[in-house]
Amino acid sequence: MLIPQPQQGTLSDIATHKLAQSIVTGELAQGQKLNEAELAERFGMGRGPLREALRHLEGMRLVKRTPNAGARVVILDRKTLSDLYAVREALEGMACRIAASQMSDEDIAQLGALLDRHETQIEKQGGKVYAQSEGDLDFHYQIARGSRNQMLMDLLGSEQYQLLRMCRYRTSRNAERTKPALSQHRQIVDALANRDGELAELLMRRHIQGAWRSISEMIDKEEQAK
Amino acid sequence: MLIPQPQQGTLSDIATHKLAQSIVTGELAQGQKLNEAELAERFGMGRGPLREALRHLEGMRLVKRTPNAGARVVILDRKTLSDLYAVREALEGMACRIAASQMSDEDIAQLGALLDRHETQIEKQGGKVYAQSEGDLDFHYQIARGSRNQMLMDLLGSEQYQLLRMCRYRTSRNAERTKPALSQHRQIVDALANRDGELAELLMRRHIQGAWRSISEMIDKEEQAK
DNA sequence: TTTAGTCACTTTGTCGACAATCGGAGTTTC
DNA sequence: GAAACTCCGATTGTCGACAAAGTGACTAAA
Repeated sequence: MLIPQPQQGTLSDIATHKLAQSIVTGELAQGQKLNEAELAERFGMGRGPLREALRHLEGMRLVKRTPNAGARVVILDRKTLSDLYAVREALEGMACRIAASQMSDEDIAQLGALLDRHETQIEKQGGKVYAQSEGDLDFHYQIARGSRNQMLMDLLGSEQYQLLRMCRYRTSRNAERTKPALSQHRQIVDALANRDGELAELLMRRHIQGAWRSISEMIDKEEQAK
Repeated sequence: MLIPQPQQGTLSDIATHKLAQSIVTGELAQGQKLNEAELAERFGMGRGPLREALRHLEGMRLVKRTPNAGARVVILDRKTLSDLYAVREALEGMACRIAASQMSDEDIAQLGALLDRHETQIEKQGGKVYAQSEGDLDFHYQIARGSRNQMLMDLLGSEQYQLLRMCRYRTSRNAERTKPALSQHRQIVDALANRDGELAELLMRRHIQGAWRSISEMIDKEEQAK
């Protein structure tokens, strides 16, 4: 669902998807040079479609191109992530506010059920946080969908925010935040159920601010370590 | 400044720029089919660079592609514009809040000077609203820059928001809104000067909501007319 | 030893041609 | 007369090859 199309459409789309996946999961290291000919051969296609895919990825901010010097995987430094979380706070807050008036009762109930699944998942396997992480993204994406705002959905969901997934893969081991995060999610769903858009926005913004603090501390530790 | 690069770099970049300009100004009508071969010849280049440009424009949401059926200029319907203004409200509000703490005193002074220039411009020529319209964009972009958030700048400025310029070209004749808009701009600059981020955000959000109401009414009239 | 210059190689940018797919006109059949 | 089928033209998707720009190593001089 978060991964657009598995393996259909034009070669360019396939390449876009495969590269995005490789970048997000860290298979392609940050800052790594992307050689057109090499990648084209690995994917079994010509350089034309691959170049189009790189352009597409550039639009997603997953790669950075410089004329006559090729493409490199973006580098998620502290500043970039900080900027990302500020944008998230604004967009997801807005999504929450609108969703409170736009989602159907059934939508909200399903959101609650999603959280139930997360809860059992967390209790069963404290270690495998990855699932929660992707599940968490799912929660946020469902709210974006709830806003019925196609642009918000594009920005938060399928297209732009692969960066966020990339960040998650890097810092997915903060298991201690899964429980407060789930609790915050529940609060948000409650606010949505009460049709209180302002509160839902406030809670979402706090939730994202908290997530950023957590990530920020982790980066500090990493930088301290080396 | 709002138009990335005039005529340098790769052919693909040139094509991107020219097409974006043509779409924004309405030279290419909404929903118009974009024939690759024809455009390539008109720009004096092969189809390769042009296809890359179309991919880029797709990322900017200026064109919509469907596999095996080519690209068409996007259609700015009421829903799309409504979505756009909601996103703007969230992003520019956030930009304002951050800018209040990040802009230098000099930056803010320059922003005030920009408004002075707008004022004299409006008084001189009530008719030529276009200049104000682009100038207004400039005001908003300067605040995005003031946030020192590269992602906000990208989203609001150079890249994504060509859609907004497109909208302006369509509905640039609401001269009656230039004066209240300028007054609202002044209020925002005052809030920034006082380093009151919360107020600046509030004012900006209201300003954008007001702009949307104005545009929305205009669309209503248009639809009524036909 | 360091630095400047040159040269060859690698990689990107671009083009033209071929294959696959889609839309529509014309024809056939019920 | 209307619906479905077929075929043809047009357009998109893809590939291989060539030209241009950048990168790095090697040589030679200070």
